[in-house]
Formats: sequence, C-alpha cells, structure tokens
Amino acid sequence: MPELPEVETVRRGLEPVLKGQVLTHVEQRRPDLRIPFPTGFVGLVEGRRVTQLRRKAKYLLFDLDDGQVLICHLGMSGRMTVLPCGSNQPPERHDHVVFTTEDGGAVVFNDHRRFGLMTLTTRDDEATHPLLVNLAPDPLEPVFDAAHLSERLKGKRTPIKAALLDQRVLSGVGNIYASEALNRSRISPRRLAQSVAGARAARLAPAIVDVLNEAIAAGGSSLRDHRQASGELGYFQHSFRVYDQEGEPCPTPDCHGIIRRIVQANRSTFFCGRCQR
DNA sequence: ACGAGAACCTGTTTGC
DNA sequence: TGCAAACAGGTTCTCG
Repeated sequence: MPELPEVETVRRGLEPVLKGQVLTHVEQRRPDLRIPFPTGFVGLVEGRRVTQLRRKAKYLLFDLDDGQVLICHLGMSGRMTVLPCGSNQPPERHDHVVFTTEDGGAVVFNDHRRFGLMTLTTRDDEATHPLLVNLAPDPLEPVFDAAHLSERLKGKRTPIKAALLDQRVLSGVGNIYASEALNRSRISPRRLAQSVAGARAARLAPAIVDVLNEAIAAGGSSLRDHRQASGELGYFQHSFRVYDQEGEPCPTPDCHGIIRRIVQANRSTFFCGRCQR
C-alpha cells in the first residue's frame, strides 16, 4: 500500500477533480472490500457535494455537504484513477467503485487485493470512529518531534522497526519509509524501541519527517501498484537508500557496509549492519 | 497487557 | 518449461 506520501499524492490528485463537485452517480460493484460497505452506501453518497478532501494518516477522508464523511483506505494495492470528462471506459477487473461528478468526470477505486476499504461516518462521530480513534498523530503534524516520539516509544520492548509500523505509536509510516528513516538516522531496526530516546530520537524524528516530505515532493514511490490519481508514476523509488537494495553498498558516507534484508514481524527490513546501531 | 505470528486476497516473481 | 513457493507498500485477530 501506499504509505503516507502515496496517500497524500492521491489526495492532491483527487482534490481538483472532486472538491466542490456533486457526486451525481456512484457505482458500487461488490458488497465488500476488507470490510462490508455500509448498508445503503450508494444512496447515502449519491447527490452529495464533496466539500473537502482530507488525509488522516493513511486514510483519505471525503467531507460531504450533509455532514457525512466518506472514509477510504487503499490497503496494499488500492488505486484511485481519474478518468477524463466524458470518457466511457468499461470497468476493468478489480474496479470496485466508480464516482461520477456533475461535470462528467469520474474517479475509479481499484484494489485487486481488497485490503482497502470504504465506509461512512459523520463529522461529529469521526473522532471516535473505531478505524480512526486509535491513530497516533502523523509525523507531519505540528506536535511531532523527538520528545513526542520518545514519549511514544517509552517502555516498548518491540524492535524499533516494528514500533514505527504501529499506527498507535505514530501513523502514516509503513514498511518502506520505516527502513529508510532508520538508515538515515543510523539506528538498527532490531534495537528495542524503548532505547530510542535522547540523541537517537533526535536523529530519528527529523529523518522520518524528511523522508516523508521528500517522497511527497517526488509524487510518492511507484513499485507495483501505486500510481498518482492522474495515472502518473511517482519517482521516489529512485531515491531509496536501503529499501529493496539488498547487496548494494550503504549510502552513508564512509560506511562501505552492504545492505542486508532480514524479516521482522513477517515483513522485510532493509538495513546496514555496519552504520546502523 | 504486550508482543509475535497468522490471516485476509490476488498477482507477480523466483527457484527447483 | 512448469509448477510451487515466496513475496508484495496494511491492518487486525488470536494465541501464549
């Protein structure tokens, strides 16, 4: 899936197409994704105007003009594709939802693995919604800094890599940017989370912020599934220091280590055992 | 209560 | 060549 930079890239691509537009037609092509669509989903959304497109962690939130909020998560393989006005493309395999707007544009949600989801809440209930209530702030929110991060890691005996993937500790970071931020801050992914404090936290927090901002500026990373809403590819994958770079030299100046791949919590981790301690 | 591992689902790549 | 296993950007449940 898209991590925070990819979701933010999608949000920015959808905004000019959807913001201010009435959703004149909504086509829901299967009853469920990771979770069932809400009962009466199409009827609740059709005819509503989209007033804002927001992102919370890796969730896209569409504000509707009647106080509803459409919650969307892209899972591992979800894509949002903007179709040009007037195009009458037949649905493709794994196109699950098609939104058509009053000006004739269309947005397609496609997700072949179906780890994504779409559901509804309201502005009033959003803060307590089960999918959103336990999300920690993301690293681009103003409260995020080294002190905030070490507070969140306090007492955690899981490896720091796993802690960075825990959306209750900090949100928005996924498997790629966790490895990247740890290499930039020269911290071993195997180090216990609680030991990342002080000088280490002071390196890690800005490394996370920087890698996310750089990835957003590049339009995200395009590996297998991710596309911008426009269909264009992001290009941050060309800037990976360690992710998917097993056997390559570590980019840390004067390090000369070799990038290794290990498995933690069933996920690949890429790191340099020489400079990352 | 916490942490590790499996499960969810489909598609593509890798290895024998 | 062909088939099976491994792997893929996430989240959530179960088990110890």
